[in-house]
Amino acid sequence: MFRSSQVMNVKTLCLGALGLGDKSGYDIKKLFEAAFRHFHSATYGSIYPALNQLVRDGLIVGRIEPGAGHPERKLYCLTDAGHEALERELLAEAPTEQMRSEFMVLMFFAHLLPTERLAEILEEVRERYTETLAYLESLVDLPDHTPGTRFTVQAGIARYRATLAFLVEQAPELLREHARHRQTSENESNA
Amino acid sequence: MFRSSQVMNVKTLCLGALGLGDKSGYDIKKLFEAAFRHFHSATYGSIYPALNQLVRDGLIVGRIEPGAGHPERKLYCLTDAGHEALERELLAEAPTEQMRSEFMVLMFFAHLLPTERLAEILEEVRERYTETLAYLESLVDLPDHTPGTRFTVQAGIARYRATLAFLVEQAPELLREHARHRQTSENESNA
DNA sequence: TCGAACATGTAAAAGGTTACATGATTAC
DNA sequence: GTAATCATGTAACCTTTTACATGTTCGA
Repeated sequence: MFRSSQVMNVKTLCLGALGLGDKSGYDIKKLFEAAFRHFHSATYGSIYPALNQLVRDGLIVGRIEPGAGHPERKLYCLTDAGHEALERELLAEAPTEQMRSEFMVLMFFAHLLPTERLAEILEEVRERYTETLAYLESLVDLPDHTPGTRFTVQAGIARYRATLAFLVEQAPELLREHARHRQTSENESNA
Repeated sequence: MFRSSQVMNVKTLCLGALGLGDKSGYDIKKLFEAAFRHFHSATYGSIYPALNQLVRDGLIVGRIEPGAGHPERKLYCLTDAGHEALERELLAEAPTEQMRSEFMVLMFFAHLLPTERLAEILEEVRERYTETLAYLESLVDLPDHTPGTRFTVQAGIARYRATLAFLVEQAPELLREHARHRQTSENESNA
């Protein structure tokens, strides 16, 4: 059947995407890239095998759509069993939340960086957050939103805004403290 | 040498933790559990093999500390090569940020859930966020913080606060919209 | 004496990324 | 004709989780 340890694996992602309507593997990739890249991502290397696996499991069926203005594509559609499996997945225990962040890991080790490099990184991240925020804001008023998809975009905006505000506000303090801390450590190791 | 595709893998995590001072594998796990669980996590099953790998690569050395009030443990210490490797890792390109969130993936597919279940999930997540926030707030004034570690805790607080505020504010609206959307879809499929 | 926390590890399986391989169609 | 985008896939590799295995020390 369909049981896996990680709640939100590519298979579930594909089932969910097909729950929004029939799609090709390419469509699924594009959907997440467009509407969801701030929270999750998946590559073709995992999407296509996942779809074939789901076909073997009888949870989806594929049909070939001949090319008209584009190469021929395979459109997938949930079966009854697929609908049930998806519902089971989504009704299962609410996912335990963890805001994995590579940037924060780096900041955890900030004392190992030179202050100038830290300043550069903070600036780079600030720029990237600003871009992402602008992109997310452009997404809010798109049609085709379900209440849930709009919610995720707005939640992304709230989260990026807060992180950005924190960054702008706290970066100078961090840099000051960092410089002082590095100085102190240096003196200690020279003593 | 030491090159890997993912920037923040367990090996780098271990190197970074040892950059804060000599530690056992157990210590490393506890450190991240205590100070960082909102942003990252690692299990013994990856930490111990990573440490042994790092020893083989000459980036750390281990010594056995005989048990005194506890079982005997292996303390690891960065070598010069280890220090260099860690610095190289941290100085490399700033990590591209993605706020992976299982909860948000679930919300993306919210229209496939019954409204009551959605309400339950929102409430569960709200409770868990509240707990995490309280925990993070208890961490701010701990001693042993470097400017970087304090920054990550405060950033966590900022992010959880914003997400929580968004959740409390937007949940009723989401539930209302969700119920309406489900109704509409049902009518459409009956038509 | 028994459970909780301390402490280290291995092996199998799961899950995903990266690189490679291929080909169609459109716009310049 | 050629670059970009559309479109599908495989295989090797990498990393991590899960489950198992083992033993110590302390406090109730």
